[in-house]
Amino acid sequence: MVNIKDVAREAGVSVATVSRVINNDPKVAPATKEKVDEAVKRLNYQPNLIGRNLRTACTNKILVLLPAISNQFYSRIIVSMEAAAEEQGYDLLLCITNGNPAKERKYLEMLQAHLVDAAISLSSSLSPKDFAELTDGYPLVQCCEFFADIKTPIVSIDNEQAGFDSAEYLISLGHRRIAFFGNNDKYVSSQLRLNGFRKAIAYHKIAEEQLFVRNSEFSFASGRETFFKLQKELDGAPLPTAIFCVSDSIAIGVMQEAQAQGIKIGTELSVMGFDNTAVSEICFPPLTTVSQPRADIGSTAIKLLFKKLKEKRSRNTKEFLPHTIVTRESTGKPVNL
Amino acid sequence: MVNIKDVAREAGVSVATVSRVINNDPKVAPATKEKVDEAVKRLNYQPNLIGRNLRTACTNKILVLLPAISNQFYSRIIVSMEAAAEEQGYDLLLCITNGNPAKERKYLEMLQAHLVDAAISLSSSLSPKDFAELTDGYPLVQCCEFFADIKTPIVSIDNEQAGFDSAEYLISLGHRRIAFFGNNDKYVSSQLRLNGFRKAIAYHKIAEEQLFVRNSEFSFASGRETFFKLQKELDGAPLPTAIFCVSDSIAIGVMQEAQAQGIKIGTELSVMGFDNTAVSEICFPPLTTVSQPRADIGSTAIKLLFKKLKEKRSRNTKEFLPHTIVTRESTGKPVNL
DNA sequence: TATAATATTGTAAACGATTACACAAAATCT
DNA sequence: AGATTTTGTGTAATCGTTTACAATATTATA
Repeated sequence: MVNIKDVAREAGVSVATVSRVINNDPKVAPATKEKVDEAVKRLNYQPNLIGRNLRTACTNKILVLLPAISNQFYSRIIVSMEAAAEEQGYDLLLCITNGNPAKERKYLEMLQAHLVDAAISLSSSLSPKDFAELTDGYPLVQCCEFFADIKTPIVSIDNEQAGFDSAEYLISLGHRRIAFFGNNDKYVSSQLRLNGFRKAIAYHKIAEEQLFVRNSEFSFASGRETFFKLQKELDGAPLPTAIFCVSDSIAIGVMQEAQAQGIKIGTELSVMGFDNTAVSEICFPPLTTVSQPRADIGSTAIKLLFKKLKEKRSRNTKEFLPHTIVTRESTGKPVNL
Repeated sequence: MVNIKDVAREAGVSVATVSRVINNDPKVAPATKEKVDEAVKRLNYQPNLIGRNLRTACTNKILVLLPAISNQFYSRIIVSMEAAAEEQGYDLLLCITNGNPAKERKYLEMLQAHLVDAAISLSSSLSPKDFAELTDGYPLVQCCEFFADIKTPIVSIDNEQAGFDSAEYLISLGHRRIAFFGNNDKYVSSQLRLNGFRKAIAYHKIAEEQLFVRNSEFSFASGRETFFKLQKELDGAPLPTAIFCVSDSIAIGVMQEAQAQGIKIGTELSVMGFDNTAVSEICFPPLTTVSQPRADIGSTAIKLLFKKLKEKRSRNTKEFLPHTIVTRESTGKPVNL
């Protein structure tokens, strides 16, 4: 592979001069610059970034840790991060952790290993303690899912409020027997939404036994299954009249299974999702869901990251952006009221 | 930041010894190893990979170029690549090109800059010439979308055959007036499928005027729009009885728009997609689609990449894996036959 | 006990860039 | 013309590792 020395030899100058030309140092004579440029072209030279990074200790790359690539919710966020990073001359490297702590640890070590300048975590599968240890001192922002008591900037929505609002909405429609399908083990957001949900339930003096909290993975299949199992468990007792799901995929699975049994969605059973992903519009019936400002979340994450990168000692801002409930046909008044 | 010298000082040994311990060199006395291990722990030392990479000229990282993260089709492929790479101790770095040639170029330069050892391209937005120049001499495999006449290994399906088979299937149902919604400018696969499609049409002696080829982006919205525009253009003339779409998203958009107009899918209009993505199962009606062996595609891509990595001069294998048509309710016999 | 073989460890040269510093040549000023 | 500044270029140190090779300590052998 051709390196800076080869170019120097070819151009008949020193490596320092070649380096200056490459980096557009103004104080190099036009004639010299030309000689070097020609040599670069002749040899088809590309600077070795490893060498450069070692010296400059700066890579212009941001690591983005993603739990899964199949989760539609993240794609818009990534796009907006990409654009915001681009403006500052930074590139994004996405790494998929698949909820595998060992893998996540390995990728996070890229920070310590100086392979990237900074990182964004969209969701961690590590323990808060491990995560804190691994990232301590490095520019990192937590985005969407986060550990609250770790000293990093955070961008997300107010999940507790979103849970509260969702319950309020269903209650306002007349529902008094409601299910909550979440995933509290893996996602803090789910736990927070449940907290808010419970607050609204309590506020409206609905008995706790009227709330059915169940666990579900984020997939159509798991949504179907969770609904099916709930039916089994109830064993003839009346189903809830509304089901709130912490992701659109779960909600769609629920609708699928219910419809397969001839249950009418939006009347006999109201179903509500979360994230306002593309499918929520095109499924049947269109899904009522909670929308997060994904573009804003992405650009804000990058903004906070650069702030941290510039001034290491800066305050760890926490931004909670506004959510909205998008009402569609999958929810309505309960029929048997 | 603590480096190998600090550890050496702390442990009272030379940097060479520290390096040996880190890399599990067997010929280091147990007592020394212990001293070093302790120093490493005490100082919380992590080797700087930039330094290491510079020396070893090897990163154990594979670059994966992705046109977009929102495309569901790719996620399973990535997962299987990830697993196959992991087995060999390699990590994947995903880079999103967004169909932006400048961005793609920048990411490909990571190869030349030795920031990664190898790369996989899932779809390029560069010209074949630029792509060839940029990647010449580097271990790279093209996966799914590819330039046929560039010297790299290739993994994909036989798109022409898939197009042929799809047309055959629709014709066998009785359709004689058919639309093809593709994206021939951006995707070679679309062009190939169209070629196969045309062959089948010709083979069955169906007049060319009975085939309606239209361009569409890969999104629900664009599918809707393309269908709507086709209707406009036909201006009262009978619609095709079947529409083949090169992606599930287009197909679902088409169904949406048609259903909004009261057209019955599967009877009055047959719609067929491609890729067998998760939505194709859960949309209404479930979509007939062409399934690609995504897990196989991913692992094969990695397999060929490692072969290339090991023996630079190896033959550029081309593997075309088998596709299958998954028939569901969105297609049926035309009603007015 | 002297010597050879082996096991450990250290020294120093890479890897490929950047950059402080030194220095020579050219330009500017008395 | 001589002194001073400016301009352009080169020398060599440096970033953090790995790894030939040299050097030393240990053990085995005669």
